[in-house]
Amino acid sequence: MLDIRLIREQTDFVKNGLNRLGAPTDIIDTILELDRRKRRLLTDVESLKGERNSVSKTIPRITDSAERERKIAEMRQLGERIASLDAEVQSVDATLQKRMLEVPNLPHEGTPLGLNESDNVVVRQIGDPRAFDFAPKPHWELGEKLGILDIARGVKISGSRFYILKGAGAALQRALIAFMLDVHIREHGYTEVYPPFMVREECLYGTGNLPKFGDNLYHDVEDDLWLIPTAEVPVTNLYREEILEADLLPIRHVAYSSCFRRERMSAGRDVRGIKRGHQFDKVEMVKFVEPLQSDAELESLVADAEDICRRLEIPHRVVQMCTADLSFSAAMKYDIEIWASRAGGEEGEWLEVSSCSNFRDFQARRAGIRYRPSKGARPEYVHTLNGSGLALPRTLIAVIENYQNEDGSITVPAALKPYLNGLCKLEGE
RNA sequence: GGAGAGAUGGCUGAGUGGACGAAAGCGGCCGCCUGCUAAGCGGUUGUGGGGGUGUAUAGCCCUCACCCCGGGUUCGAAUCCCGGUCUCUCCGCCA
Repeated sequence: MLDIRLIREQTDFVKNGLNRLGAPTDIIDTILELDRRKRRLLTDVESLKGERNSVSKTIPRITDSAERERKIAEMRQLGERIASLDAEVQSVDATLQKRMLEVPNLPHEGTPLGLNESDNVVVRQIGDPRAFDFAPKPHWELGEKLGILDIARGVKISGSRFYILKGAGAALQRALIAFMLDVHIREHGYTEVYPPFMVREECLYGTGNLPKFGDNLYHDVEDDLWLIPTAEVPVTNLYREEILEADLLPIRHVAYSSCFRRERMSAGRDVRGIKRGHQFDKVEMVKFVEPLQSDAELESLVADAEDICRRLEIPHRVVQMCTADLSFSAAMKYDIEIWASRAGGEEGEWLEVSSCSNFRDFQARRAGIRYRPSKGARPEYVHTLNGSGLALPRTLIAVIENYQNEDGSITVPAALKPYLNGLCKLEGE
């Protein structure tokens, strides 16, 4: 959510930002009008309330009973006017809030201007795709053949976009999870959190998934709980409606969770293999920082995510999103893409395994996450950031496809050996 | 799931319709005093919004709302009524 005062006082600046996103700006005019109406009503109703308060205080001291009754009747009438004005304020304010929640974050001044994803900028690439001296296979073929992946039975029990990891496949994913968590905890200074996978509605408003993207979420109507699409949601909301002491910042959390997405918008896309499922696991990093630190913290967040690719010795690249490709809540965003050899008649591809974003105060304002810059100072909104470190299925794809051997076996990356009891190779039974 | 109790400021905890944004204590901050430490003394100390005055998102002034959340009763609600959420105790069940 943007600051209403910013919208009021620097309207052109705000509209300019929305223009850069390619987002409509007429909503800003709507908001300004609602805001004006609300404040006008507020001044009116508040002066009436002031009158009622002061008169009401004198009533018990009025000894003349006729006079007393007269005042009470007067106040009763005043109360009716207040009630109707209050109702009006409430309805205007509700509309205003609704509109406010629909406005995306403004792009960071460092986010490159662009019209579509072709304007994204490849910032750096580490490592080159492996040159195979045999015909490499896609992960679904390798996985099925090794008996570590069973897509058919996944579909049988839960429907399309579900799969089973079995034996060494399940172990490999578990090893990746433990490896990632350990690196972030021990080497990068994050504190592990194990959050609920179901949250209340307000948490999704906090991160910006609602109101606009509800159709990608699973919602249990009976208990009104929502399955998380990413651990970003529960972890960011950890400190909602709190005022943190400045010396607690920066807070850096890492969380493993399953994630649940309906993928309605990508029907028919990426249906092959395990690239896009309704349920997947992810290790997520979330930061709460002082505003002046957030630019630097985004860079280190990207570096922390990249470090996983580096340690796995898989080629990857960092792509900075242009204004057209920013997510709703992000001011600046980098994607980390890992190389997957793919094949089976298809080219290899860069798979998005992490999105690292600086949301500045956008989520913090929605979720009410503040801190006190110094003793006695007025609370201010923190800046929040997050990024995957990394998404499991696509990392798994990259490991399987990049580390495949001609006989269909898969070499275990050196970094994962300690997590697989020293196992060197997956060879099937 | 059944029965009961409860939710007040950073914390403890008063307050059951009228000057209560809230006693008292603790803690915090500022100052005084004491040649250390401890104690003592005085002051101060929640959040958000609106209006005014300011170059000011600095001060200052006025004002409204907030005693878990949402409704209601009343001239007036922390206090009464209804709904919700959460916590605790006992029983039941359970990984």
